Amino acid sequence: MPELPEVETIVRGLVKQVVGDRIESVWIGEKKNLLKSPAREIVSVLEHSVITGVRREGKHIVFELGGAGEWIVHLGMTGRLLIALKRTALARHTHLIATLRSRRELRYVDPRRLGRLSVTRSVFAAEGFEPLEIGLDLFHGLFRGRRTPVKSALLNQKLLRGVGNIYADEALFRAGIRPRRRASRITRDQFSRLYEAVREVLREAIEAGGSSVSNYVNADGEEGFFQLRHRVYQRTGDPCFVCKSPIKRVVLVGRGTHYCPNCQK
DNA sequence: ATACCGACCTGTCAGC
DNA sequence: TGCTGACAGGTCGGTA
Repeated sequence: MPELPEVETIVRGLVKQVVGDRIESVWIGEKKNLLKSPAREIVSVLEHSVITGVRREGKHIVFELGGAGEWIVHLGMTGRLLIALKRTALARHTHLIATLRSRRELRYVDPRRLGRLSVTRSVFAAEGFEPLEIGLDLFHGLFRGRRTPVKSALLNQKLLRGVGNIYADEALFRAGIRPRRRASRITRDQFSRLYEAVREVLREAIEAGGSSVSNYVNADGEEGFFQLRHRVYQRTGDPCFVCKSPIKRVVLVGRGTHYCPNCQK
């Protein structure tokens, strides 16, 4: 599900809701494929610790737990973090419940179980660079010379972190570059347009609260509305907003990929 | 180094 | 109504 703007929106909500609260107890469900750390380790790091901060690293949500360590949540495609009153009925596919001192619960729900939960006793750091913090030269240096299709490079979290399928397609449209174009064949000028496009699309999406494509909601249960501003993503066959050509869909790196065959070269 | 594919999972929707 | 197949915001590991 969520890419950088959705995760950023969720984190902002969590900061308001849970920072300063304390985790009293933790319940973990039967399905263990979500867990990247052993269940008992997750429980031991989380229980009795105070949430001193929540931050985003790429698509990871990081709960800072004072001296105890950090709890790292990756939402995969369908993961959600919900804040609920104790009495509220459990959603199907609830895999973890952290009971807070405020008598609320922080619940992890994930139907497809492609998300990942882990803890560290130190400080978590994701690979790759934050697109909103990186400069043009470094951005250019990351991609220049790679023979891979530019969209694959954008999706590679070891280079840039936080860009996923929606924002890769949207940024490439804005930059006028075909997704399959090899990074090594993109000019410096085009890179600079792509750099601006990535940042612009991410900033606009954050401002819109993310894209709610199927069931994404933020920490307060509200939908984002950036999906209304998608120019190519899931608009297969619809007219391009610029030139009216039908938007094409192909499969690239196993992902549905949308572009305007006329505007993108 | 890179690319392609399947695996990991469930849910939804279109088409027959 | 019910079945099947395609597809979905992500990532990893194997193989060529």
